[in-house]
Amino acid sequence: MPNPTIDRIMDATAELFRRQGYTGTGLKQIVAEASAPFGSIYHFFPGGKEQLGTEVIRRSGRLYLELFITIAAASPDVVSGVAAFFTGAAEHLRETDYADACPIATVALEVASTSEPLRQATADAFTTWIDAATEYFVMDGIARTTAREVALTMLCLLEGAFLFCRSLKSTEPMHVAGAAAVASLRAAKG
Amino acid sequence: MPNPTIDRIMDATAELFRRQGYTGTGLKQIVAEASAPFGSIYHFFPGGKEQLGTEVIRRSGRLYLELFITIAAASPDVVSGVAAFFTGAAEHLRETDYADACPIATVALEVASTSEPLRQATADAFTTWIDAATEYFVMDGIARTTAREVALTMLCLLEGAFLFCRSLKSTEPMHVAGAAAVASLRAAKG
DNA sequence: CGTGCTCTAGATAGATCGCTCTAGCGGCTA
DNA sequence: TAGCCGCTAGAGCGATCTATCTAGAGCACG
Repeated sequence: MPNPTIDRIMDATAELFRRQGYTGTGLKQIVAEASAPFGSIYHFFPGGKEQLGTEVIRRSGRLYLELFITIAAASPDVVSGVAAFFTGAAEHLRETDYADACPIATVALEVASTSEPLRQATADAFTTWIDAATEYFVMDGIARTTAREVALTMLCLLEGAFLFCRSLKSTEPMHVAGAAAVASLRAAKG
Repeated sequence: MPNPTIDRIMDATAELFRRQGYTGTGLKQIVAEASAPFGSIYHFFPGGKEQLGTEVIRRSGRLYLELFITIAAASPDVVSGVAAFFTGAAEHLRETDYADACPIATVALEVASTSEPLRQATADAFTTWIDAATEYFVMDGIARTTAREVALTMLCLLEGAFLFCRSLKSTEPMHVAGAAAVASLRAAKG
């Protein structure tokens, strides 16, 4: 049975990281949000904020990958799977008043030049996404080199759209990016 | 004649924001980097860090737009202009060890849900980029609606590529994104 | 020279930061 | 029951944060 406190801490941290980033989130705020005692953070994460950060990033990366797999599995074909992922992202943005976008992009930009362990955690998470998407397209019959390019293109479009949607408080960039991702995929399928 | 101190402060702030974000940058660090007295910040920006932040964001947005215009003007046609912008971004990333990417993306993600004045400043900057790119494509004979979609697609690709390049410490995403942007533009030109 | 204004210069306040520390609760086994 | 241990609980430390405050240098103008 998983420890409930450690899960509440990681859930709260992931949500706060996604909304306000790494440096903008204090440990006091995390324990308040998680209704957990302050000491528990250093009991479960003796490495402090940096260890908590890396583990939360890796977990968020896994969970978001699972979301992608779930949507892909529920879609009849690859094109509609990609389209569904973008429209789902747009809906989720609007429902949360443009707060819930990529779970690790904000942290990734913050820490890329300031903390090597945290940067590595974000790079590992992104790599699993790129590899999974590449495999998804390869299984559809696309050559591996092309599949990787389509995967990178799709993910760049997704992350860029997240940025513009949050800043502009509009879902237009996500819808345009989704259409571009579908177009890129269709072109790759010849 | 422009005040040299205020310029040094804004230059240092812009550079630190781009590398470590808004909350990760302290006012003490800014004045140290700018070789300016601490009091000068509150003399020139009585609104404190938030006012300094909004003005730096708006200025960075202007400067980056000028960079785009410069590259576009130096290119023989629209397609090569777009391609040159992406390859230039990739080179600059590699030269700065993946530190210098988008000057406002990091801040934009951090503040989107925490400070309305700062979010508005990032939104205004992004909007000028989208409008300028749209106009650039319209002048090449693309219908306005399509031109806006291509502009948004290109900028989403650029921002997403910045994120992945910085996290992965690789220029591959930028090169792939550049190729995708060119493909999107070519498709729009029929 | 004296006055006033802009800007420099930095000490300092008050709050918050990450982190360490001790104390104690509750459930386990001996 | 006694002893141990995982975990809760939060006070408090030194450092750092933003912001305010006073003091003075430098210059323009009468």
